[in-house]
Amino acid sequence: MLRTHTCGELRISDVNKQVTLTGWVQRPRDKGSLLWIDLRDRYGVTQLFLEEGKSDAAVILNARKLGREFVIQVTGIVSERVSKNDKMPTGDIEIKISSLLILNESKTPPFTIEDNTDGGDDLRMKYRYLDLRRNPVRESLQLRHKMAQQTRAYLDSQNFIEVETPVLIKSTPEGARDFVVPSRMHNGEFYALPQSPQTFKQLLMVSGFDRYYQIVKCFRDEDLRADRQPEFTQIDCEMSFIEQEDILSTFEGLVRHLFKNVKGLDIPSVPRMTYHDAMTRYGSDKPDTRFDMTFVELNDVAKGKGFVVFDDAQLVVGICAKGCATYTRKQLDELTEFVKKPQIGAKGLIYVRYEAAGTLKSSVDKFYDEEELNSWAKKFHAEPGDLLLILSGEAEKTRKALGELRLLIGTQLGLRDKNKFSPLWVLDFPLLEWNEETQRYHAMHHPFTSPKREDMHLLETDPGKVRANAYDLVINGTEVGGGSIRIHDRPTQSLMFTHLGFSEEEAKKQFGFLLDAFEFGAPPHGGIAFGFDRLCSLFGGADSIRDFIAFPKNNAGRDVMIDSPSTISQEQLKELGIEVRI
RNA sequence: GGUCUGGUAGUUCAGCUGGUUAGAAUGCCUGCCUGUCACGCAGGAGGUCGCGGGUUCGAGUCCCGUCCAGACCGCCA
Repeated sequence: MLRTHTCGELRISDVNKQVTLTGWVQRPRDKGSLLWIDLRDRYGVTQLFLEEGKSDAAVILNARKLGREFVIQVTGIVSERVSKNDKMPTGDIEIKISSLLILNESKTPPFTIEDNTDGGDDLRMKYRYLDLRRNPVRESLQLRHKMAQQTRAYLDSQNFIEVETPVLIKSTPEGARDFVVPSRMHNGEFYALPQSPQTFKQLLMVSGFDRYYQIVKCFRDEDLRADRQPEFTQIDCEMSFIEQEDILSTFEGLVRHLFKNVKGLDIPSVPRMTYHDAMTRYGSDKPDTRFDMTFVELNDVAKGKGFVVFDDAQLVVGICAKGCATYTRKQLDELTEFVKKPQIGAKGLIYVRYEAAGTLKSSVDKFYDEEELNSWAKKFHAEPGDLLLILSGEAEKTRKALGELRLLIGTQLGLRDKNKFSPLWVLDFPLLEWNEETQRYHAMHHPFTSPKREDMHLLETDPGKVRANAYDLVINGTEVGGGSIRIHDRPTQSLMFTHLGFSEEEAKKQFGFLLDAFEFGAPPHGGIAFGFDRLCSLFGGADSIRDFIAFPKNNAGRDVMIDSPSTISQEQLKELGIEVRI
C-alpha cells in the first residue's frame, strides 16, 4: 500500500501519529514562510503543512513545484492546527510533512475541480474523467451504487433471482428502433441489442424461475432528451402465479424500501389512479401529484352563450391558480404565449380574475356576466385572489395543453419541491393506440400485454377502447416504471399479433419461440421494469440523468470523450461483408 | 424531421440602435507575504469574436449558409 490512511479519515484523536497519504493536489497555498497543500482523494481533503526553517528545505523546494492535480505521496506527523476549520471534517488537524514524492505530474486542468466548477457541459464531457473527480458527480454515482445495492437487497429478500439475459439478440419490428450489430460469421445477418429483456424474462417464467430480476442495460436507437440516453439501465422484474395486485404491492415495497434505506424517508402507501382519471384531471398519463390544481370542465356553463370559440369547442376546461389574481397583463400575455407555442398548441388562453374584493374580471366579459362567471368560480371552488385559466378545443389536445400550463403554474408557485416525493400508480392503460403514420393500431405498452377480460369483446368493434392490465409508477410527474400482466397462452397471443397487423408467418418468424413456449405450460405471469437512471436522478434531485451515468452520451448520441460513433477500417467492413455508401 | 437558445481570453461570461486599441472575473506566469483554507497584495502574458459567404466607408454586432452544444416537439413496443 502506498498509503496508511485516506484523506478523509484523520481526526484530532490521531495527533502525533506518523502517516503516509496519497492523493491529488487540490490547491497549494504558499504564504512565503508557511506553505499549505490541500490533498484530495475520494474520501475527503486533508491539509498538509510546511514551515520555512522547521520543515526539510528540500521538501519545501519540491512542494513549490506542485501544481493543481499533481499526484503525490507524503509522509508526516498528524498535528493539531493552530487555526482550525470547522467547515471540513479533517479541519482540526494537518500533516507536518517530512517527505514528499511526486507520483505523477499533471497539466493544468481545463476547468477547476471544484463543486461549483467553471467548466461548461461540453468541456466536462470531453474530460469526463476529471469531471468525475468533483464531489457532486462522484456523489451521484455513489447514490446510484447505493440504489443498486438496496434494490438487490430487497428483491433478494423477496426470493427474486438475478439472471443475465443475452445482449446480442434479434431485431424486432415493433417499438423503438434497434441498434444492430453485423455478424462476421454470417455476412448479411445482424444481431440487435435488446430494447428490454422482455421475451427472455417471460421465457424464464415458462422455465419456472418464478421471480426474476436483473439490473440490465437496454438500448434504443431513438432521439435523446435530458432524461433519455441511447443505452440506459432498467431494473427488470417478472413474477409468476400472481395478479396485478401482487405486482403493485411487491414493487410498492421496493419503492418504499429505497426511500427508507437510501433517503431515510418513510413514504405512505402509494395512491392509485386510472389512466382515464389521470388524463381528465391532469391532462397527462404521468401527473405530478405534488400539487392539486386539477382540471374543471366547463362545457355545461360556458357553452351556448354566444362566445363562438367555446361554442365550437369539444371541450372547455380550466385550472384554478391559487392567489394569482394579481398577475399582471404582462404575466398573462406570457402565459398565453406559452400555451400558443407550437409544442403546446393551444389557440389562446381565457382568464378570469377573482379579485380580492370579490369581483370577477375576465377576458370574455363581453359574453359572460358576473353571475355566470360566479358560477364558474364555484365549480373551481375558487376564492377571492385566485385566477382561473381556461383553454378550449379538441378534447385530448386541450387537456394536454392545459396539463403543460398546470406544470408551468406549479413551477411558478414553487409547488414542485425537489425534496418532496409523490409516487402514484397509474392503472388501466389502453391496450392499443392509433398511429397516424402507419395507419394502424400499435401496442401502447408492448404486444405481450394482456387485455382486460371484460374489454375483450371490444377488440373487434372499438380496439382503442380496450383497456390493458398495464400500470405505470409515476413519481413527481416522471414515469419511473411500467409493466403489465402478460398474455400466457398461444391463442390470445396470436390474436394480439393479428390485431397489431402481423400475418401468421410474420408472428411465427419474429416470436415463434415465445408462441411455442406458451404451448409448454406457461404459467400466468406479469412484471415491471424501472428506469434505473431516472430513478437515481429523481432521488438525487436532478433534472438530467447524465450525472448519474459515469460516461454518458451527448444530445446527439455522441460520446465526445472517446469520439464515438466512429468509422471502422476497410478490413473490418470487408470481413463483415458491409459496404458503406454516404 | 422540426422549433427555440447559445458559440467572444485556458474557463465562465459582458460587449447597447454597426463606429477609436474587444472588456470583467477566474485560471496561468513572476514577485512579496508567519496560520491560510474561495488566502491576500503588486505586476505580467493570454483573442482567427465557431467556420464560410454577403450587405456596408466600416461587422463580435445585420443577413444567408454551415458546424458544434443545450432544451423541447415528433419519435421513445
